[in-house]
Amino acid sequence: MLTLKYITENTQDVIQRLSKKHFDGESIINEVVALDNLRKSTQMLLDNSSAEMNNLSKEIGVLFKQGKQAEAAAAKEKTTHLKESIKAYDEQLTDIEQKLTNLLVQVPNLPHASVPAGKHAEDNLIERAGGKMPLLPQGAMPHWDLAKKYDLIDFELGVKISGAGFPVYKGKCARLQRALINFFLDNAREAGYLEIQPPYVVNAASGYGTGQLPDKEGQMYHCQIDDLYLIPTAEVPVTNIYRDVILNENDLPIKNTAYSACFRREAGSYGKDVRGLNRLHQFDKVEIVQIQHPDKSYDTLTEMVAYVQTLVEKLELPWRILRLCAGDMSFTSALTFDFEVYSAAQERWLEVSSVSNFESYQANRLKCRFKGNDKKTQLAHTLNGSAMALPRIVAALLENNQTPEGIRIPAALIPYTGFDLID
RNA sequence: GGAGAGGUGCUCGAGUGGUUGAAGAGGCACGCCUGGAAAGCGUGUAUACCCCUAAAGGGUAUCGAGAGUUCGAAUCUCUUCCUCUCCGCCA
Repeated sequence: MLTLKYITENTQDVIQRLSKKHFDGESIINEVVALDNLRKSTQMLLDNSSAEMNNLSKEIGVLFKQGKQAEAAAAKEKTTHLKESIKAYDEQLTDIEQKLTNLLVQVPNLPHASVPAGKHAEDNLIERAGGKMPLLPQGAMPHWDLAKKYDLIDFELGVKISGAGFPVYKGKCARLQRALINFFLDNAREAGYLEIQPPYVVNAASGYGTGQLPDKEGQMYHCQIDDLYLIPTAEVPVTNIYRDVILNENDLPIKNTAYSACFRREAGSYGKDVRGLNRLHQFDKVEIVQIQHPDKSYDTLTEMVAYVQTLVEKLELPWRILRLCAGDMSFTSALTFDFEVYSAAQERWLEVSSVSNFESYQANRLKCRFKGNDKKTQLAHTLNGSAMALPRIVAALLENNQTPEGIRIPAALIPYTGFDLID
């Protein structure tokens, strides 16, 4: 969430920039500012009363030691009303802080100046593109038909075992996915990321830390008995490693990568978007996460985007990078680049990666700070990106590389798959 | 799951109602000393919020978390989370 300090010092600017995200922040921001003033004055009253109480208590202690029972008893009398007002102020303050937090979590992050205006996906800017469009043979099939033809993915079996959106991968497709995971992790390691194996289930505090809670509660699977959530992305456990942590400036940047299965309820999705591998309840993904100094976070974002580009290039997929418009960006992001690959038989661009700078928005919730070389402690910037999400990559690989003889595996993957053709 | 022990600052560790943000040691930082280093000596070493600010300074809260008793709680009571040991179960 945004910091109170920033909001109170840049009120009009905040409202202005929120409007770019099509968020009408006028009333909520003004309420925040008013509540913050109330918070300060209440805190002052509370602090003064507490100070007075502390002094009285010390005096009483001294009087008792000196054996002046009567005077001590008299002093005790005076504490009664103080105690009441302290309790009242304390309750008021707690209440105000609660209200403030409730308001603040409703306010999205501010878009970076370079974010294009716009409301929908059509307003996203194509930053750059590359790769060769494949020439498909006669009778080319979408991946769900290829999956059947070569016995690669059994969607019905998944329905039987779990439900829609939980496909069963078989044979060379299962091996292809395992190969992709290793390929992505090895590349990340070579790019300087530390590999992490995180828990797939997190507590509510972690969900709040990265912003899935409270706003996107319905998107996560929840184990009620234990009050734990299945992770929608490795971003959640990996970023929460740094919750309530004060790093040293010299430790920055922190670069972590993790493979995980991801679980998403995807409530409300339907139609061609969910056909085949396009949208699943469980899928595999390798994530990259960085914690960086605020002065360097945009250079880091550029670096991360360039890194993901090397992946799609090695996979020989037609790709393009979109600079998301303000309206299409996530709640918590300040600047996001999406990667799409072309899935030739579906004739659709599929989102396979999203790389974002959250600036201090997540860090403020996480309380992830660093102590600078100047001894001052400040919020760090967090960034993350998919590198990458598997199912749509698999869909594009299957569709784009189909030949009459079978499905070709791109050269960079062959050492990982151990085969060069699915037939 | 059953029985017991415990959770204190960067670390170890003292502290069972009174001026304790917290002894002591270690670590780290700075200074002195030195030709240089070590040793030694000295100083400093949390976070958040508020007041005042040019700077300095001051106040409040925090000893796993939450609630309570008390004029006063790291110390007492309750709840809860976590860790460790033994038993049980088990990939």
